[in-house]
Amino acid sequence: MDQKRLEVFQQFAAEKGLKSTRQRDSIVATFLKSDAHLSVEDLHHLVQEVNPKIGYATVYRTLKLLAESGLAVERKFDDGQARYEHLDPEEHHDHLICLDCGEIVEFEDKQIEALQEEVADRLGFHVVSHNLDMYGYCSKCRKERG
Amino acid sequence: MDQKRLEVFQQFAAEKGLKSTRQRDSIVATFLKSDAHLSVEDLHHLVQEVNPKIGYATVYRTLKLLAESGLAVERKFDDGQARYEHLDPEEHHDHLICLDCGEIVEFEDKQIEALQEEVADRLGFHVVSHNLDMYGYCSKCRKERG
DNA sequence: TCCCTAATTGAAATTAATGTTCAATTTCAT
DNA sequence: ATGAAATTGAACATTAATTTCAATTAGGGA
Ligand SMILES: [Mn+2]
Ligand SMILES: [Mn+2]
Ligand SMILES: [Zn+2]
Ligand SMILES: [Zn+2]
Repeated sequence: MDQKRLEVFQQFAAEKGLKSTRQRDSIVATFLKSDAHLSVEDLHHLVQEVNPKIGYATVYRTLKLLAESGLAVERKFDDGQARYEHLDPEEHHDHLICLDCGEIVEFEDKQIEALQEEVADRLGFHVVSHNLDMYGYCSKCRKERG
Repeated sequence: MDQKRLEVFQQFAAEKGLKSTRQRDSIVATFLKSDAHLSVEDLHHLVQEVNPKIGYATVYRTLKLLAESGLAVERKFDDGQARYEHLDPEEHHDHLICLDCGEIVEFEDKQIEALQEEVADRLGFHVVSHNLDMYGYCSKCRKERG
């Protein structure tokens, strides 16, 4: 539920001495309603449907705050643009990206994760984070084209 | 051996109607001698030790050619900067990156690769490429610090 | 060898995304 | 209501990638 996440943000904002503004509240609400991988520009567009006056910089800053609060995480796929999605500290997932339609499919594979740890151990690394991004063609695009 | 790779580049250059210049030859030779993950800037610095007149743009363009020829591949880790390394079409490897000293360790795990394919199949994807980047602390840095 | 054309070079300009500044405005505790 | 502190957004700055373009160079043919 969004409500829970909204409270997390409000708690975070209170601790940080942030004030409540229509702009930021609107940006946060829009982000929390989405379940996509949004670029700053994407979110800016969504938010402007509600309030066309909201500036890009405010969206940018709010996404940083959302990331800082633990509610959002920044992802970078091969197009180089930063994208933000909801972060669930309990869960982890990686991504499959369609090179044709851009669809992003999430997956989690405990066995892969375990093997990653093994490899890292063997090489003396203590792993903090990882990205496993796979690029290819989704079933829909494969049917429609070649 | 470099010689083989140099011939591959010369073959590629001939087919493309590229002329031979000291600058490009020097850049190619320097890249082929290296076994690192070089940013454009890194290679520019290396090359300038030989010929300080060589411009950034030429290094940039030559790396694109090396990639096009199949001798180099561009990598992007979390710092966002493009890095180039030798590409061996027979081999594939992924990376462990030390967050402290920046060391990059390569690994290959057939089992992980197989599981990746399984996951993608299950989700209807035909995978073309992937990146598995792990970030953490190498053994040396863990001993030296915490 | 000389010529000519196409390729090359490198400084400077452009792009595209991220990040920062600052004057004007808004919030909110008092 | 007051005023200090936070916020906003347009404009500016930065960064790495990429392109432009005038001057130079390479190399095939006369
Ligand atoms: Mn995701
Ligand atoms: Mn590598
Ligand atoms: Zn698709
Ligand atoms: Zn290290």
